[in-house]
Amino acid sequence: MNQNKKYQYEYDRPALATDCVIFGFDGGELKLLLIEREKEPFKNKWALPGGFVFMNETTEECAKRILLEKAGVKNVFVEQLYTFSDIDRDPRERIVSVAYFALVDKHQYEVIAGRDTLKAEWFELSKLPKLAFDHTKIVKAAFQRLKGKVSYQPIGFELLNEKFTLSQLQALYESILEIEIDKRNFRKKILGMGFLKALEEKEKNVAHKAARFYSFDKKVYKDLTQKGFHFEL
Amino acid sequence: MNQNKKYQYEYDRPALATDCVIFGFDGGELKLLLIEREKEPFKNKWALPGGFVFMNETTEECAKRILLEKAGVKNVFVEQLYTFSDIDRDPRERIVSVAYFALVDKHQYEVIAGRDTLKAEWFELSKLPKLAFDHTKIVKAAFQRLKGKVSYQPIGFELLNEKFTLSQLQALYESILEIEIDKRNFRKKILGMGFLKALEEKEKNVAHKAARFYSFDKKVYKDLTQKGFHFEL
DNA sequence: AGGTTATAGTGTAAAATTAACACTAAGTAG
DNA sequence: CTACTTAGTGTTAATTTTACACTATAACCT
Repeated sequence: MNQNKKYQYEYDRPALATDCVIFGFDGGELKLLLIEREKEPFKNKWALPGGFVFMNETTEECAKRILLEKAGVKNVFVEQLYTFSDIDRDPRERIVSVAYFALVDKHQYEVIAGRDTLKAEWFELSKLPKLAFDHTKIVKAAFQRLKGKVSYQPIGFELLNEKFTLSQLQALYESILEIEIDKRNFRKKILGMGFLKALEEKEKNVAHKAARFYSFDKKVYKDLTQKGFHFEL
Repeated sequence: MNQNKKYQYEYDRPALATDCVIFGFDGGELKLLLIEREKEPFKNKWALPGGFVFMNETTEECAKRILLEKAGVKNVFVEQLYTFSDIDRDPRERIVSVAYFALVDKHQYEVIAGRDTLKAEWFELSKLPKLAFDHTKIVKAAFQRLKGKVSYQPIGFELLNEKFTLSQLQALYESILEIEIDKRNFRKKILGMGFLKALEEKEKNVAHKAARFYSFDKKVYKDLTQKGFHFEL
């Protein structure tokens, strides 16, 4: 794009882009998928995958395209986060960015990631490198949103395998909410909601009693909400 | 601006604008401030005040400028709502709009409104006229946000006079949440939080027992939150 | 002046929810 | 077969929420 010229003389409107915060979870801490920038500015720095919005796509379509093209992620939960418009947030020119966040099942993703040419890597949320642009600010906002939302919308399941154990689910909530939860109370509450389907299958090759798998029953959940049920952890 | 030509041949990026949803309350139903469009498209239709984002302002600064220039509103609570980017949301050209919502003390505002040249009018939320563009969609999103937020952030006070009675406050919550609230339980709970300052002053010229005024004590509220207190109605 | 009308203001008891807490079961590794 | 590790399960006390009805006071009306 226009390298050195002052943007004011080239355009009378800001450029529009999207950036994507991609969350993953593998049992320990919450993780973020970052890509290494290949170009200036911030060449070789870690950044959120992002790109310009085309004239024939909505910002959400753009975010999904970026997710696929730059991170190899598709068919995942995506939600608009916030629009960042600080005037100097990009040193090249005025760029307004509509940020999105995505929740991916990290295990399923490993497969897809191999096909990707860009250098992409998972980082623990508490051990992020310095990020390009205002991306640290965007990540913070995304985590706040996730933390705030996870208690009253069943979006946590998006981060887990289709089959998961209650301990995994609990660990996820503990990780996002940054609190400890009582095991018995947690199970009582979440099972009491009625949308978790107990499967026959159990864990294998674990050096302890194998835990039962559960799955999130979207149909039942939808029925419940239509009857006025309101998810709340 | 470019009237009839296809935008694709003029620009390679969407135009960026903001639209503002302005809420007010005067004891009955929640109200919305709309302005009548003076130009095509949607000439003489009611619409949210909006306008293009300049190169030297953030979208929030733009929203505040629009609020002042088009609605005569200043120094009010403003929060980013959502960014609307449907490709055909504006018939002229591709315009992405970052929507904001504002909460104003309607009584204080009456004074300011007189200075305004544009035709502006308050409408009850349930009796809105057909709006220009996708503004009905924006209004719905704004109300949803307000409804969701009012229970865990003390933003309701922004819609009331500095001095208010508990009945006014309750009516506001009932109006936003679209539920009935028990008077005694409401007062117990809200007073129990400790950030409402009881004033000496009472209502005047009411044909019944005069109610005591209260005010929202921001200092106390801030202290409380820093001590881990979490507002929740 | 006295009665009417309208809203302010107040407490208690039952029900529901949340929080605290410890042991047995089962699978793998050695 | 023993040790280790995590799964899985109920009860009780504390707290929070809900339901509910009467007296007080200011203006208005006659």
